[in-house]
Amino acid sequence: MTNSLPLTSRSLPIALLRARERVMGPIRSVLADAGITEQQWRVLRVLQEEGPQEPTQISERACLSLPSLTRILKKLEDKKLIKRQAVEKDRRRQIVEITKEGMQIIHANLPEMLRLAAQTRELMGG
Amino acid sequence: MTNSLPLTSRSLPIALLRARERVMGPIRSVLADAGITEQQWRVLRVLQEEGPQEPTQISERACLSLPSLTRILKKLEDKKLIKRQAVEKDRRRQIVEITKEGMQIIHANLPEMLRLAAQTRELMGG
DNA sequence: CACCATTAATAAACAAGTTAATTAAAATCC
DNA sequence: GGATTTTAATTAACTTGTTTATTAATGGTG
Repeated sequence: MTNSLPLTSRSLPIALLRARERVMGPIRSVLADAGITEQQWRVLRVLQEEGPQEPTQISERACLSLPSLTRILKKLEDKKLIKRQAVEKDRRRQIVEITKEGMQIIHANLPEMLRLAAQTRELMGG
Repeated sequence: MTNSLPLTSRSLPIALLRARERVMGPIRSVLADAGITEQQWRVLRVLQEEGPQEPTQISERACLSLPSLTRILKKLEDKKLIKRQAVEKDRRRQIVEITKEGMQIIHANLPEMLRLAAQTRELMGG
Protein backbone atom coordinates (compact mmCIF):
# COMPACT_ATOMS: atom_id res chain seq x y z
CA MET A 1 0.00 0.00 0.00
CA THR A 2 2.47 2.62 -1.18
CA ASN A 3 1.72 6.16 -2.18
CA SER A 4 3.39 6.06 -5.54
CA LEU A 5 1.38 5.71 -8.73
CA PRO A 6 2.64 3.05 -11.10
CA LEU A 7 3.64 4.62 -14.40
CA THR A 8 4.54 1.52 -16.34
CA SER A 9 3.62 1.13 -19.96
CA ARG A 10 0.09 -0.09 -20.08
CA SER A 11 -1.08 0.95 -16.64
CA LEU A 12 -0.65 4.63 -17.29
CA PRO A 13 -4.24 5.56 -18.12
CA ILE A 14 -5.39 3.45 -15.17
CA ALA A 15 -2.92 5.26 -12.95
CA LEU A 16 -4.58 8.51 -13.96
CA LEU A 17 -7.96 7.07 -13.03
CA ARG A 18 -6.77 5.96 -9.62
CA ALA A 19 -5.12 9.30 -8.94
CA ARG A 20 -8.29 11.08 -9.91
CA GLU A 21 -10.38 8.93 -7.62
CA ARG A 22 -7.99 9.36 -4.73
CA VAL A 23 -8.17 13.11 -5.13
CA MET A 24 -11.86 13.53 -5.88
CA GLY A 25 -13.30 11.02 -3.43
CA PRO A 26 -12.89 13.13 -0.29
CA ILE A 27 -13.89 16.25 -2.21
CA ARG A 28 -17.15 14.69 -3.36
CA SER A 29 -17.84 13.62 0.19
CA VAL A 30 -17.54 17.14 1.58
CA LEU A 31 -19.67 18.60 -1.20
CA ALA A 32 -22.34 15.93 -0.87
CA ASP A 33 -22.88 17.14 2.68
CA ALA A 34 -23.35 20.62 1.26
CA GLY A 35 -25.90 19.27 -1.22
CA ILE A 36 -23.99 19.99 -4.42
CA THR A 37 -21.73 18.14 -6.83
CA GLU A 38 -18.12 18.62 -7.77
CA GLN A 39 -19.01 20.36 -11.03
CA GLN A 40 -21.62 22.59 -9.43
CA TRP A 41 -18.97 23.65 -6.91
CA ARG A 42 -16.56 24.52 -9.69
CA VAL A 43 -19.12 26.74 -11.36
CA LEU A 44 -19.99 28.52 -8.12
CA ARG A 45 -16.30 28.97 -7.35
CA VAL A 46 -15.58 30.55 -10.72
CA LEU A 47 -18.47 32.96 -10.28
CA GLN A 48 -17.38 33.84 -6.75
CA GLU A 49 -13.77 34.42 -7.71
CA GLU A 50 -14.18 36.14 -11.05
CA GLY A 51 -17.61 37.70 -10.81
CA PRO A 52 -20.63 37.54 -13.15
CA GLN A 53 -19.88 36.24 -16.61
CA GLU A 54 -21.28 34.45 -19.65
CA PRO A 55 -21.71 30.67 -19.91
CA THR A 56 -19.03 30.33 -22.58
CA GLN A 57 -16.50 31.93 -20.27
CA ILE A 58 -17.62 29.82 -17.32
CA SER A 59 -17.27 26.65 -19.35
CA GLU A 60 -13.68 27.58 -20.16
CA ARG A 61 -12.81 28.48 -16.56
CA ALA A 62 -14.54 25.50 -14.95
CA CYS A 63 -13.39 23.07 -17.61
CA LEU A 64 -16.90 22.02 -18.57
CA SER A 65 -18.37 21.54 -22.02
CA LEU A 66 -21.15 23.92 -22.91
CA PRO A 67 -23.79 21.16 -23.06
CA SER A 68 -22.85 19.99 -19.57
CA LEU A 69 -22.81 23.55 -18.32
CA THR A 70 -26.29 24.19 -19.68
CA ARG A 71 -27.68 21.41 -17.51
CA ILE A 72 -25.66 22.43 -14.48
CA LEU A 73 -26.77 26.05 -14.68
CA LYS A 74 -30.35 24.87 -14.84
CA LYS A 75 -29.91 22.91 -11.62
CA LEU A 76 -28.05 25.70 -9.86
CA GLU A 77 -30.83 28.07 -10.87
CA ASP A 78 -33.44 25.69 -9.46
CA LYS A 79 -31.52 25.64 -6.19
CA LYS A 80 -31.37 29.45 -6.34
CA LEU A 81 -27.59 29.41 -6.07
CA ILE A 82 -27.20 31.47 -9.26
CA LYS A 83 -29.31 33.90 -11.26
CA ARG A 84 -29.13 35.07 -14.86
CA GLN A 85 -29.90 38.20 -16.79
CA ALA A 86 -30.24 38.71 -20.50
CA VAL A 87 -27.78 40.89 -22.41
CA GLU A 88 -29.61 43.63 -24.29
CA LYS A 89 -27.08 44.28 -27.02
CA ASP A 90 -26.83 40.61 -28.01
CA ARG A 91 -29.83 38.54 -27.17
CA ARG A 92 -27.97 35.27 -27.68
CA ARG A 93 -25.93 35.98 -24.59
CA GLN A 94 -26.64 36.01 -20.87
CA ILE A 95 -24.82 36.94 -17.71
CA VAL A 96 -24.68 34.46 -14.85
CA GLU A 97 -24.20 35.62 -11.29
CA ILE A 98 -23.87 33.86 -7.95
CA THR A 99 -26.61 34.59 -5.38
CA LYS A 100 -26.33 35.19 -1.64
CA GLU A 101 -27.34 31.60 -1.03
CA GLY A 102 -24.58 30.54 -3.40
CA MET A 103 -22.06 32.64 -1.52
CA GLN A 104 -23.11 31.03 1.73
CA ILE A 105 -22.28 27.62 0.34
CA ILE A 106 -18.89 28.89 -0.77
CA HIS A 107 -18.08 30.38 2.61
CA ALA A 108 -19.25 27.33 4.51
CA ASN A 109 -17.04 24.95 2.55
CA LEU A 110 -14.07 26.86 1.18
CA PRO A 111 -11.71 26.26 4.11
CA GLU A 112 -12.17 22.51 4.01
CA MET A 113 -11.91 22.47 0.23
CA LEU A 114 -8.64 24.40 0.34
CA ARG A 115 -7.35 21.95 2.92
CA LEU A 116 -8.14 19.08 0.58
CA ALA A 117 -6.44 20.90 -2.30
CA ALA A 118 -3.30 21.28 -0.20
CA GLN A 119 -3.45 17.60 0.60
CA THR A 120 -3.70 16.85 -3.11
CA ARG A 121 -0.61 18.89 -3.88
CA GLU A 122 1.22 16.87 -1.30
CA LEU A 123 -0.02 13.61 -2.81
CA MET A 124 1.33 14.70 -6.16
CA GLY A 125 4.68 15.70 -4.78
CA GLY A 126 4.18 19.44 -4.45
CA MET B 1 0.25 27.35 -25.74
CA THR B 2 2.83 25.63 -23.54
CA ASN B 3 2.93 21.98 -22.63
CA SER B 4 3.21 22.44 -18.89
CA LEU B 5 0.24 21.96 -16.63
CA PRO B 6 -0.36 24.76 -14.14
CA LEU B 7 -0.13 23.39 -10.61
CA THR B 8 -0.97 26.51 -8.67
CA SER B 9 -3.15 26.37 -5.61
CA ARG B 10 -6.71 26.38 -6.76
CA SER B 11 -6.24 25.28 -10.36
CA LEU B 12 -4.94 21.87 -9.42
CA PRO B 13 -8.11 19.82 -9.88
CA ILE B 14 -8.76 21.64 -13.15
CA ALA B 15 -5.22 20.83 -14.25
CA LEU B 16 -6.04 17.17 -13.69
CA LEU B 17 -9.13 17.53 -15.86
CA ARG B 18 -7.19 19.15 -18.68
CA ALA B 19 -4.46 16.55 -18.51
CA ARG B 20 -7.04 13.80 -18.63
CA GLU B 21 -8.74 15.31 -21.65
CA ARG B 22 -5.47 15.83 -23.46
CA VAL B 23 -4.60 12.17 -22.92
CA MET B 24 -7.97 10.58 -23.52
CA GLY B 25 -9.17 12.67 -26.46
CA PRO B 26 -7.04 10.96 -29.12
CA ILE B 27 -7.63 7.56 -27.51
CA ARG B 28 -11.40 7.98 -27.70
CA SER B 29 -11.06 8.98 -31.33
CA VAL B 30 -9.21 5.80 -32.28
CA LEU B 31 -11.63 3.59 -30.37
CA ALA B 32 -14.69 5.31 -31.79
CA ASP B 33 -13.52 4.20 -35.22
CA ALA B 34 -13.36 0.65 -33.85
CA GLY B 35 -16.91 1.00 -32.55
CA ILE B 36 -16.17 0.72 -28.84
CA THR B 37 -15.61 3.04 -25.90
CA GLU B 38 -12.62 3.68 -23.72
CA GLN B 39 -14.03 1.56 -20.87
CA GLN B 40 -15.07 -1.28 -23.15
CA TRP B 41 -11.52 -1.29 -24.49
CA ARG B 42 -10.10 -1.53 -20.97
CA VAL B 43 -12.28 -4.53 -20.20
CA LEU B 44 -11.31 -6.32 -23.41
CA ARG B 45 -7.67 -5.52 -22.79
CA VAL B 46 -7.74 -6.99 -19.30
CA LEU B 47 -9.36 -10.16 -20.58
CA GLN B 48 -6.87 -10.44 -23.41
CA GLU B 49 -3.85 -9.90 -21.19
CA GLU B 50 -4.88 -11.83 -18.12
CA GLY B 51 -7.31 -14.39 -19.46
CA PRO B 52 -10.85 -15.31 -18.36
CA GLN B 53 -11.84 -14.04 -14.95
CA GLU B 54 -14.70 -12.94 -12.73
CA PRO B 55 -16.37 -9.52 -12.87
CA THR B 56 -15.06 -8.49 -9.46
CA GLN B 57 -11.51 -9.07 -10.61
CA ILE B 58 -12.11 -7.28 -13.90
CA SER B 59 -13.51 -4.29 -12.09
CA GLU B 60 -10.35 -4.08 -10.00
CA ARG B 61 -8.03 -4.44 -12.99
CA ALA B 62 -9.90 -2.09 -15.29
CA CYS B 63 -10.61 0.41 -12.54
CA LEU B 64 -14.37 0.26 -12.98
CA SER B 65 -17.04 0.08 -10.32
CA LEU B 66 -19.08 -3.09 -10.32
CA PRO B 67 -22.30 -1.31 -11.32
CA SER B 68 -20.57 0.27 -14.31
CA LEU B 69 -19.00 -3.02 -15.23
CA THR B 70 -22.36 -4.78 -15.17
CA ARG B 71 -23.64 -2.47 -17.87
CA ILE B 72 -20.46 -2.64 -19.90
CA LEU B 73 -20.40 -6.44 -19.87
CA LYS B 74 -23.98 -6.44 -21.06
CA LYS B 75 -23.03 -4.28 -24.04
CA LEU B 76 -19.91 -6.26 -24.85
CA GLU B 77 -21.99 -9.42 -24.75
CA ASP B 78 -24.53 -7.92 -27.15
CA LYS B 79 -21.66 -7.10 -29.50
CA LYS B 80 -20.39 -10.67 -29.06
CA LEU B 81 -16.98 -9.43 -27.97
CA ILE B 82 -17.13 -11.42 -24.72
CA LYS B 83 -18.93 -14.50 -23.46
CA ARG B 84 -19.72 -15.74 -19.95
CA GLN B 85 -20.09 -19.06 -18.23
CA ALA B 86 -21.55 -19.83 -14.84
CA VAL B 87 -19.41 -21.23 -12.05
CA GLU B 88 -20.81 -24.50 -10.77
CA LYS B 89 -19.33 -24.48 -7.31
CA ASP B 90 -20.64 -21.00 -6.49
CA ARG B 91 -23.62 -19.90 -8.46
CA ARG B 92 -23.17 -16.26 -7.50
CA ARG B 93 -20.07 -16.13 -9.66
CA GLN B 94 -19.39 -16.17 -13.38
CA ILE B 95 -16.35 -16.32 -15.64
CA VAL B 96 -15.98 -13.76 -18.42
CA GLU B 97 -13.93 -14.52 -21.49
CA ILE B 98 -13.00 -12.58 -24.62
CA THR B 99 -14.25 -13.98 -27.94
CA LYS B 100 -12.49 -14.27 -31.27
CA GLU B 101 -14.28 -11.15 -32.43
CA GLY B 102 -13.02 -9.40 -29.32
CA MET B 103 -9.47 -10.49 -30.02
CA GLN B 104 -9.75 -9.14 -33.55
CA ILE B 105 -10.57 -5.70 -32.18
CA ILE B 106 -7.60 -5.90 -29.85
CA HIS B 107 -5.20 -6.89 -32.60
CA ALA B 108 -6.51 -4.28 -35.00
CA ASN B 109 -6.01 -1.43 -32.54
CA LEU B 110 -3.29 -2.38 -30.07
CA PRO B 111 -0.33 -0.91 -32.01
CA GLU B 112 -1.97 2.49 -32.33
CA MET B 113 -3.09 2.40 -28.70
CA LEU B 114 0.44 1.61 -27.51
CA ARG B 115 1.72 4.47 -29.62
CA LEU B 116 -0.70 6.82 -27.89
CA ALA B 117 0.33 5.47 -24.49
CA ALA B 118 3.97 6.19 -25.30
CA GLN B 119 2.98 9.68 -26.34
CA THR B 120 1.22 10.11 -23.01
CA ARG B 121 4.30 9.09 -21.06
CA GLU B 122 6.21 11.73 -22.95
CA LEU B 123 3.59 14.36 -22.19
CA MET B 124 3.92 13.52 -18.50
CA GLY B 125 7.67 13.68 -18.54
CA GLY B 126 8.45 10.01 -18.81
C1' DC C 1 -31.92 44.49 -48.45
C1' DA C 2 -31.26 39.47 -49.02
C1' DC C 3 -28.30 35.59 -48.52
C1' DC C 4 -24.89 33.07 -46.14
C1' DA C 5 -21.75 32.09 -42.53
C1' DT C 6 -20.82 32.44 -37.66
C1' DT C 7 -21.82 32.38 -32.86
C1' DA C 8 -24.23 31.42 -28.14
C1' DA C 9 -26.90 28.50 -26.08
C1' DT C 10 -29.79 24.56 -25.88
C1' DA C 11 -31.54 19.85 -26.93
C1' DA C 12 -31.17 14.98 -27.78
C1' DA C 13 -29.13 10.46 -27.48
C1' DC C 14 -26.10 7.46 -25.62
C1' DA C 15 -22.37 5.84 -22.28
C1' DA C 16 -20.44 6.06 -17.87
C1' DG C 17 -19.69 7.49 -12.68
C1' DT C 18 -21.68 7.34 -8.00
C1' DT C 19 -24.47 5.94 -4.25
C1' DA C 20 -27.87 3.20 -2.29
C1' DA C 21 -30.87 -0.63 -2.53
C1' DT C 22 -31.90 -5.29 -3.89
C1' DT C 23 -31.47 -10.19 -5.11
C1' DA C 24 -29.65 -14.67 -4.58
C1' DA C 25 -26.30 -17.77 -3.13
C1' DA C 26 -22.68 -19.07 0.42
C1' DA C 27 -20.64 -19.02 4.70
C1' DT C 28 -20.88 -18.62 9.65
C1' DC C 29 -22.49 -19.24 14.12
C1' DC C 30 -25.36 -20.85 17.81
C1' DG D 1 -30.39 -27.43 11.12
C1' DG D 2 -32.06 -22.74 11.10
C1' DA D 3 -31.24 -17.86 11.64
C1' DT D 4 -27.94 -14.37 10.59
C1' DT D 5 -24.25 -12.35 8.16
C1' DT D 6 -21.45 -11.89 4.17
C1' DT D 7 -20.55 -11.83 -0.70
C1' DA D 8 -21.26 -11.41 -6.01
C1' DA D 9 -23.78 -9.33 -9.04
C1' DT D 10 -27.50 -6.55 -10.51
C1' DT D 11 -30.82 -2.70 -10.49
C1' DA D 12 -32.34 1.99 -9.82
C1' DA D 13 -31.98 6.95 -9.65
C1' DC D 14 -29.46 10.78 -10.47
C1' DT D 15 -25.59 13.54 -12.59
C1' DT D 16 -22.19 14.24 -15.90
C1' DG D 17 -19.34 13.49 -20.33
C1' DT D 18 -19.40 13.36 -25.38
C1' DT D 19 -21.04 14.01 -29.97
C1' DT D 20 -24.18 15.72 -33.07
C1' DA D 21 -27.99 18.49 -34.22
C1' DT D 22 -30.87 22.45 -33.60
C1' DT D 23 -32.47 27.10 -32.56
C1' DA D 24 -32.03 31.93 -32.67
C1' DA D 25 -29.58 35.97 -33.08
C1' DT D 26 -25.70 38.50 -35.20
C1' DG D 27 -22.27 39.76 -38.74
C1' DG D 28 -20.65 40.18 -43.16
C1' DT D 29 -20.91 40.46 -48.18
C1' DG D 30 -22.79 41.09 -52.55
